[in-house]
Amino acid sequence: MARKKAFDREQALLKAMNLFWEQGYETTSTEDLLQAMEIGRQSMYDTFGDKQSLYLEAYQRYQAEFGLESSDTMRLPDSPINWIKNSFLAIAQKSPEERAKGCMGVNAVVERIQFDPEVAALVQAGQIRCVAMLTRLVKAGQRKGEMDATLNPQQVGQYLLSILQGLQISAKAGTPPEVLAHTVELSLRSLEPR
Amino acid sequence: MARKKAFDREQALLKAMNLFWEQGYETTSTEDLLQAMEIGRQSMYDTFGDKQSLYLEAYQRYQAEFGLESSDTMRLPDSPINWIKNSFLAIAQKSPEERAKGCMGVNAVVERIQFDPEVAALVQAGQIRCVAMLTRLVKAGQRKGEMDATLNPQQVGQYLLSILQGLQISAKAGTPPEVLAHTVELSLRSLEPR
DNA sequence: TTTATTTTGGACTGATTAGTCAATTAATAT
DNA sequence: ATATTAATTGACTAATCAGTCCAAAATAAA
Repeated sequence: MARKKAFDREQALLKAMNLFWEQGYETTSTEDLLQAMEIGRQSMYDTFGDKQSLYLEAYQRYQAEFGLESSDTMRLPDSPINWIKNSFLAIAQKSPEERAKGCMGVNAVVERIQFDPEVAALVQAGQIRCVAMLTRLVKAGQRKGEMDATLNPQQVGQYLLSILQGLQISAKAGTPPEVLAHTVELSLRSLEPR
Repeated sequence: MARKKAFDREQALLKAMNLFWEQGYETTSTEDLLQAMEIGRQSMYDTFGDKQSLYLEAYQRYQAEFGLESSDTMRLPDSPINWIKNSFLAIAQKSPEERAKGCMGVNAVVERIQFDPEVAALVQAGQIRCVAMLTRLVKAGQRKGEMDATLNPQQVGQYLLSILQGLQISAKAGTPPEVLAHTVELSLRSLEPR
């Protein structure tokens, strides 16, 4: 009946996500987006609504793809403490360019949470999932005797999320990998059995 | 010889600082600034240069007034560990409005560091002073036997800065004070002697 | 091929942006 | 008092912003 889209919606969305992630919301113009997505203006508005909607969708895609919460239903690792440690170290060891992008969630907290209630809701939901995931790991770690079993797993989950966010800011601010590695080390000392 | 300024430069700068702190750089228009500062457009440009210069000066004022590094030469507290703990808890216990503003330094990392080399330099300098200050406290705490003396003070200083940044993000994201208090508690467990 | 329907590209809009200009006002040193 | 110099005011500019309109192009079903 009608013409097919000449572009791949998925691919365009990922391009938009990366641009928002890299540059932030306000500093990314619709023109920038069109260039990165390699589509026309009308196609963008037809397909994604407006700039805000596109950002929301991009951020949701980020959560699903890059958020720690994505591994929600994953099978528990053999050593939860090492899994956490390696996940945290992975942030420290990213390329300088990747580290400069930071975490899109943290970026959203700083630049969008107060201006967009929908972003605020997505952030909160993401953090809840993230804490749940970490809490699950902590419980497992405690069962295995890797972590202090007297600690409240939920509180530790929250703590680990905070650590993660601090790491993301430090990484974005340019703190070198070795320094961040020591920070990770110290962060996890709190969990050790004694 | 000539007319005097009809406004107080210092007061105007503080107003600008608060607006940038609250709203961020991009989302604060020069018009917004003029209204908050209660001065005319030309007065603003004559006195502060342009928007970017005004922001830089506002951020420096923030560092001097609110940054942890401001207490650079302060006398060491009787109990360094408690001093740190209370400083961290103070963030958790701020009013919701204050918590929503976050830390202007963290905000600057997310929204300005990649676009303004001068901001980047100020951020780095501030972090170095902040870590130095924390390191000093850690050394003192170790001397007093409050903290594990086998730890590298510099690394702990870096760690504490990261914690601080994570707290600021969590606070801004709306994590309630009691939850943040537990996070502070856990953060400092790493430093305990054993 | 024709018709129906959608995508597409480019011109366009009104609002807002940061920053400038110039005329007016006012205070101080002489 | 007057000349000098700076502060203030409001109108103005050129650029950019997000978003719209519309005609042309393209494709699938008839």
